[in-house]
Amino acid sequence: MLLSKILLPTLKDAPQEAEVISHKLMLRAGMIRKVASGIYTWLPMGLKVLRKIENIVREEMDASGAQEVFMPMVQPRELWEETKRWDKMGPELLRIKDRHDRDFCLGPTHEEVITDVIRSTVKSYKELPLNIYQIQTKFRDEVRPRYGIMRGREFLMKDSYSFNMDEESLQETYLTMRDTYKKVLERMDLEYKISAADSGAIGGDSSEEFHILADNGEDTIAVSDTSEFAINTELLLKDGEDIKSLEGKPSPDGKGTIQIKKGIEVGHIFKLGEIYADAMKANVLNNEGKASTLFMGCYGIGVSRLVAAAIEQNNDEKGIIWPHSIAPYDINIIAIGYDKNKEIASASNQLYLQLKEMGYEVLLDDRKDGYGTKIKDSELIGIPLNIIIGKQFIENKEVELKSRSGESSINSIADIETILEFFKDK
RNA sequence: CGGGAUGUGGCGCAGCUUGGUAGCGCACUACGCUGGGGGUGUAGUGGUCGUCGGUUCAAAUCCGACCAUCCCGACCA
Repeated sequence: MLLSKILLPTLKDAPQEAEVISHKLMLRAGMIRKVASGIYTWLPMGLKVLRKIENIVREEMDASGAQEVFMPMVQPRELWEETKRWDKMGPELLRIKDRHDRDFCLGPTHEEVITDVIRSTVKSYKELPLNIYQIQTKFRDEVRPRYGIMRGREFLMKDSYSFNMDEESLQETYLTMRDTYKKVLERMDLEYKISAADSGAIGGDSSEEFHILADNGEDTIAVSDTSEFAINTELLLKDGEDIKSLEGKPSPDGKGTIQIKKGIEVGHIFKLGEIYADAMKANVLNNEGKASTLFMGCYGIGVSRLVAAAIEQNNDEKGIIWPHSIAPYDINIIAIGYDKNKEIASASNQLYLQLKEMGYEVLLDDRKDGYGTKIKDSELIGIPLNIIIGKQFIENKEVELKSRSGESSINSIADIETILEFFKDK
């Protein structure tokens, strides 16, 4: 992609409305624009990252044996009446009417819809277990949207629902999902914790949250300083106790002492058991030919929230430092004097095509700006590798390689091998 | 919903106390110089000062209502 063509409105100053670093940087890097409180348009650079994360999630879900579907965002009241949630849920459930005055809501989650699909299509235990997922826009009319994309009202989420014959099978799927989420976060190079959690409005037996560790996190978790153990502090506090008092106490798992960390909840997995299947009469025939209520699990991961969380964990005073697996582009070719110097222009064009042919996603900064402007933009949007073609190219056919993380070297432009070295261990 | 704050060109801000018809930096347009850390010269474009109403000869400025946005709290996969 040519920088002169892309819609990339970078900003020197962050708009006043932005408070946390990820919000500021997403606005400054031209990734998003606000449409209304908690509702955003994703611009090309932001969408690139969103899609990268979405694809990692999709690949790992597919690898786990889950199957992708796509459910509607608009859902009829009747389904929500079945589980009593039409009345139970507050104004965060955005209710709307169609032209015939029939009630609908914008889906904040999809247990009702998927359970309706499964009960009408699956009749025998032989078809189970099933794990069905979708990657879709959710709407929750949050009391207070904040921190930009981090807590929006409209957001992109991967949600999956498993249907199992019994508790043991559910446990198996649950652990598979737990493992899948670990793989997703590891591929994104994010530091995270899995903590025991309250199952909240979704209900069910037990649940665990996946937290990205970051100072701006909205959740407070207690982690052991010596073991893997972590727990949401909500579950640890007795009445009247404050969070500070937990620090230094013995960890509930008996290993080490408690440390308090801030985390961004990006994933939540639940064992729902029979509650939804029971309410909606979702049964199949078991091997004795008798109706048997399904056991369900549900597993959510916030795709758009992961974009913000990744930035919270990977930035410096210059801008974003994308983990390579989710960077919008791999390489930025900074051509100094592209519009004036034919040698530079043709060498840049050639390198650009060559790298693209090799399968890299490449930007070419062909704009009529100086080096300062170009490198500042590149550092702001966090491209992992810059290849600078300028004076040294004219003098002796050399380019500078400069990574976002700090390393740099001078190489012959013919030495593509060295350029690619950079990506070897990524 | 309770508490706090903000709203002046795309972004950051000044002007408001003490009313007199809108300004600065960046960005943007044209041309030139420059071309390895947001360079520079000249000439330009762009704003019903959040909205509506009131006071006044006159309102960005004073008064009222409303709207929007942000922060803290309560709430929340």
